Amino acid sequence: MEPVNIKKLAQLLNLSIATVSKALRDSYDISKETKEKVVALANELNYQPNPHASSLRKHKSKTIAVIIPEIANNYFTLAINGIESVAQEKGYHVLIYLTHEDYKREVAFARELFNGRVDGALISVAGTTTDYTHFKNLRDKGLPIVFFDRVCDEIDTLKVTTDDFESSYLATKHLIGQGCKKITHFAISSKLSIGNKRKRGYLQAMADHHLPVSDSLIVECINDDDRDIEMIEELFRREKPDGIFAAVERYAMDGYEVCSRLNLRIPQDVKVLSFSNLRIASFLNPSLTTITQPAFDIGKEAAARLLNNLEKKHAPLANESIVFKSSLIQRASTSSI
Amino acid sequence: MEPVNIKKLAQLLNLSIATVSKALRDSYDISKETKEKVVALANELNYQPNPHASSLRKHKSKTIAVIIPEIANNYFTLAINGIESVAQEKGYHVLIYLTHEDYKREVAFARELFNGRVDGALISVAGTTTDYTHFKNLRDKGLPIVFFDRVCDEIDTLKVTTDDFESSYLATKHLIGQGCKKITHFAISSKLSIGNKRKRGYLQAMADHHLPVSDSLIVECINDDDRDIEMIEELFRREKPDGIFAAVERYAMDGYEVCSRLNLRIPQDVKVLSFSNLRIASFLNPSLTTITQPAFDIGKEAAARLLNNLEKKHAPLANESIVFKSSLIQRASTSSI
DNA sequence: ATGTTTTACTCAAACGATTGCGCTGTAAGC
DNA sequence: GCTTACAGCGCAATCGTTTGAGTAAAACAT
Repeated sequence: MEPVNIKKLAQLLNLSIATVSKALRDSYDISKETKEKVVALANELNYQPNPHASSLRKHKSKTIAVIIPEIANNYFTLAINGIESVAQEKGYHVLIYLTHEDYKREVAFARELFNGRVDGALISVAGTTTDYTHFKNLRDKGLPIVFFDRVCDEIDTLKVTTDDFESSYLATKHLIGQGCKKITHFAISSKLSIGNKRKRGYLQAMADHHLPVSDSLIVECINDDDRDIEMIEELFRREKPDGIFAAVERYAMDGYEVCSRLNLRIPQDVKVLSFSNLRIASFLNPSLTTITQPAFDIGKEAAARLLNNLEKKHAPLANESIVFKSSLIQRASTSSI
Repeated sequence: MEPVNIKKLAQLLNLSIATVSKALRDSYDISKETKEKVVALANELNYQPNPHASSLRKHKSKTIAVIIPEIANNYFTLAINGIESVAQEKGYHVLIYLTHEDYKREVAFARELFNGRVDGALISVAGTTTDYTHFKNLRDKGLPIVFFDRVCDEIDTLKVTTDDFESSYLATKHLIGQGCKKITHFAISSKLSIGNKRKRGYLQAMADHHLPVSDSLIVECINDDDRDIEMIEELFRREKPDGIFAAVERYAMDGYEVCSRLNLRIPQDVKVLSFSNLRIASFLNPSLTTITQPAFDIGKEAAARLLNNLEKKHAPLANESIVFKSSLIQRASTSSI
């Protein structure tokens, strides 16, 4: 309970507070002997500098914020793993904020970050967000931001994504190649650039193969399983599609559920392909053909870039896009016959 | 970039810093009119108090740490969801630390928490941890700790768990009821109290049903898929079991993998049951019978208790155990025939 | 011997907010 | 008309650390 702070160290060593501080920070104008004595005692007493005092003084918190829509999601989980691994390595602390796809919470979080609690932020935008001034404000205040996965194109900063258009195109093409004629798309919010890209990839592939598309073939899911399943079921009764291209894993599972309810066989009656980072996609019944993103690497890269920028703070983060390639892994859910 | 701090507010309002501070904190000796003016300007300028300054002064950080072994795990993901929900509600911030089951990192994290960065911690112990002095030190320094899931019995504080012994007993009994005679157990570190309880539940059920058990039927997995699968495969070749009781989901999936490699059919040749919080356990091939824990509620309860204790700090957290009930959900992986 | 540099410290002012105490002026009490 | 009370606000210390500027002594140069 008794505080072991720099003052106490100074007292015990008969040195000034300044000397102790400089010794610990390995300043060049403290003698080697003094440094050793100071460090020895600090270790002995398990001295840990008070982060608030030092953050206050230095205007650096050695902390970053991660703002994401949800955490019960393999993609974000893997990304956090990547983020945490580089944070840990570089001695940074990671604060987690979950928006639950809610714009209001996102705004509230952004406001909180104005005050120096964190040195930078890694953000994946909420599905209900349409206005980006809360992020713009952060940016204007000079807080380094890196967007990943669900990026915000309107803000000039680093973005780390996957080749969403290309892989969606590829995915749709794969379904078509397996014999699908009427493919539905379970989309994420078209307000999100990532949602748009995935949808456009799908639309383009359909068009290129002269397959008709219409809005009635697209469900914009909302991350509420009950309601999503309802909408999907309705679409199935109405359109009787023979293929599903899901923009996220969760919706693919909703698709499985609906097929099961409607007694449709996968892949005989309906083929399913989804963006997914589920480690056990191969153990699903049937095993799920996926577009898998290098989520861990994405998180790692985003964090590494951010921290790198924080260390040598000169330039603000460039308005650059880093694009990772995702890969199509074919499994039973899209096999022909 | 220009800092909008309490000083600037004071200047603009022609008031002293003290008055502004007190007005914002709704102190009783500031007039209503002044308060209103202060609050109005603060909102207009989007003033956010510097958390480091106030933490330094108040010795409170409004931040808690969550130390867990891993995050790519549905249990912990759900628990974090629960934790974050109450933290958000009560205005707390959540720092995440992943030990990756590594004792050394756990010790390092614990040391970091000595310095007031956080007001309290929620901990789930790493599998390789055998010595608990790093946590004892925290406790002795007066830092409130709540253990959840993988608790540390040797430390007097609040623990939130599930009825591990009972549900393991039940699980094993279920397998036996479905016709299994030779059940293997994929265990987590026996150094963990939770590992022990699950193992004991299994052993007790086997004993009560007069089935022989031996160490050769138990694999203590280590969270490294390749090596775990190797060990499991070896056990299968050696023992030819007809049932698997996995202490965590991941090992069950390793079991699926091994069965697939050895051309063993589930559930005809081998029945599988596992602790798991996989939302889509029912879509596995075959669907997996699970013991499912109320992970979200566990996280929520643990966090609520911790924060509650932080608010009215008088008494240290009682050495109490809160036990949640988990439920057995029967699916195809254990069906007879 | 005097002047200059180097070495190894210490001083004290920040950083931004909080808070006990004290000061002022007005209103109430007698 | 005097004291007393109290509302409303400011002063200044404090939290623990960092850091530029200052200083005294030792080392070196002239």
